[in-house]
Amino acid sequence: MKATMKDVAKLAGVGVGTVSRVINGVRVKDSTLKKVNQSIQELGYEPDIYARGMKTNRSNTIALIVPTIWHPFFSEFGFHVEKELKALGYKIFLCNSTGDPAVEDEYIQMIKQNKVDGIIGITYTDIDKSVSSDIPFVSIDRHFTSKVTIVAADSKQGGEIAFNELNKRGCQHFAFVGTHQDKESETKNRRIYFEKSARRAGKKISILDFEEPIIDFENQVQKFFIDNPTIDGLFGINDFLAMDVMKELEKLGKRIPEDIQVIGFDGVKLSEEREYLMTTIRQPLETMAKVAVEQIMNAINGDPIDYKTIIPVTFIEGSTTKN
Amino acid sequence: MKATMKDVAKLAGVGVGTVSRVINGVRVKDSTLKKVNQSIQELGYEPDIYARGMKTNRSNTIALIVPTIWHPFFSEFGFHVEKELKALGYKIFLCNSTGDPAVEDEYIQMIKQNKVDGIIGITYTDIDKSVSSDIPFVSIDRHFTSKVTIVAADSKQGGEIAFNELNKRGCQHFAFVGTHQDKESETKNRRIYFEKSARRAGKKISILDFEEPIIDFENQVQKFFIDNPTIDGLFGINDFLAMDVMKELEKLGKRIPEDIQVIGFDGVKLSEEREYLMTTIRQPLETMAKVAVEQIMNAINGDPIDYKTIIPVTFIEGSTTKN
DNA sequence: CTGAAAGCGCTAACAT
DNA sequence: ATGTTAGCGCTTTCAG
Repeated sequence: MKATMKDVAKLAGVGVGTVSRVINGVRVKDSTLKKVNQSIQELGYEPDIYARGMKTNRSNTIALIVPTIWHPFFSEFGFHVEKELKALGYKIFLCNSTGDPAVEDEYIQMIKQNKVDGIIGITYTDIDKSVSSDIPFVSIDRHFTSKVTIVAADSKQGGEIAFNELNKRGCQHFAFVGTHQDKESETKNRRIYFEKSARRAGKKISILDFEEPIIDFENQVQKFFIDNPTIDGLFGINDFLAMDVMKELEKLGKRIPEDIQVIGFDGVKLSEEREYLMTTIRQPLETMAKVAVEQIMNAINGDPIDYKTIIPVTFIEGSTTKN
Repeated sequence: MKATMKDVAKLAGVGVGTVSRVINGVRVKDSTLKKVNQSIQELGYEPDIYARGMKTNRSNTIALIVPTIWHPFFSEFGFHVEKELKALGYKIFLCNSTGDPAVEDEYIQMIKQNKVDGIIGITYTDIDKSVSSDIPFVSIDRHFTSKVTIVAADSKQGGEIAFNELNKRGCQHFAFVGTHQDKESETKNRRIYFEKSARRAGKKISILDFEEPIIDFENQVQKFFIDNPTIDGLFGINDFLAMDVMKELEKLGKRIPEDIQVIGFDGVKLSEEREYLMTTIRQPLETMAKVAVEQIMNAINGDPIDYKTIIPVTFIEGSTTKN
């Protein structure tokens, strides 16, 4: 049978309150501290966090909601979030929403029933409607109408950098390839400010912005580049899409970076020790995770929070641009 | 204030026991069922899983321990495990051990304190010593001395297939590049049976098996291929290592698959909808996840379990072999 | 079929 | 500084 606080108290010859104090680091007399600790050792006592939760109404658990942990962008983010939270003594429920609102609702219900202290989520549905306003929620990238805290990489800056770096490398005809949904998200600024920068510089620019879900990707991409044969600088809304486009470019006999230079977005790596896949704008996922955790902690503790944190991105030079 | 079972009982004019029965799907009179459900609706009542856990000593939570969720092999596995578990009403604690025994111990402690019902783990330390024998543990790939359940892909078959496929494609001088630790793991069979198959067929074979951690990888790989210039068929212990070797091969001016054909292991994909990176032996991660979950459920429910399940692998043809 | 009541192991308020 | 005690919200006998 597992030892309880009562057992420890009896063995140490003290009251349960004193054991509780020891467990929670409240000052007690040195001699009693010694006695209690010894009894804890002797019995192999482990506190029951559920019982504690009953009293405190806290679980020290955060739910991490991502579309799919399989994708390296989310798995890297998840890795960092878990690391930060663990250091603070928090556990993390992994939730793969698959972008399905019904699934998200199930998770929300689970969260309500399990005393989950807060949510860190990357989601593009109107999840804010189901999550009651009293549970702290930090959203990545996506804006919500209500007062949900948002943390995001600086997509505006990213779009501008992408243009500048391509421009610096001699590109004359710029292109953007992306995808979007109707939701308000920081992501959109990648296209907007890339385009703005090009126009401001008086450069030619062509846009291929898919509405999700994408249909007939191959043909549309090929047609786009056949219709615009002078394109020599491409900015993709994320690394994977940029890679998919490059594959089509290859089929068209275009060489990279000789004929077309390509910059992606995200700075995805396939694991901590691997390299970036291409020239890209890196999202500072580790910092974003840190800030997200910081904000959720502030919210949990009733401290003031920043409703919006935008974090600078960095340019990563790879093999898909010249120089 | 959140509604409790008592509130529901009062509103419905029944006892709390009856509400509990309704929640748990125990038969009650139709008329009372209706009353209770209506009160639940009206109050927006959500059961408190912690309170339930206090009584039942169950949390419906499983801990998933992986070295790092960042790596696509583990993140794909985690994705599938979470999906299976969710369908059964289980939650999942994400644990990144980073391969550090000290970190694993912290997780074990957390697990003991949080009524975690079982562990699914990919770990190469002697974790079995810390985890008390009464908590169900399913291990992936790694053998333990004690009676821990193990689920693994068929590395023996994988090694044989790798040889056969390279042989079929005309290779004459075979090579294996891998890494290993001293722990007993299914993984080792990849080398053993690849080598065995080659010897049995009377083919020349060279082995480069690194002890972890790897030092001076580049030089050692280059030296290996310079010393063995006739190698024309390579089997890598996993996809990423195979890719790293290919990079060195490129530096040596070797073309793939023209000069050297390469087969990896794992069948890593960067997300559900993406393609395999190379010719490879795919581990059936989805099936492995299913079996792992099945076994853990059996263990939790006290049903008989299989102490060892080896699951067939499949050959995936990619661009790093001829044909 | 259902109400009443006894805890599960802990924390926190109240005494001393 | 520390012992005592009242619950937290639920499940589960035990009666009826």
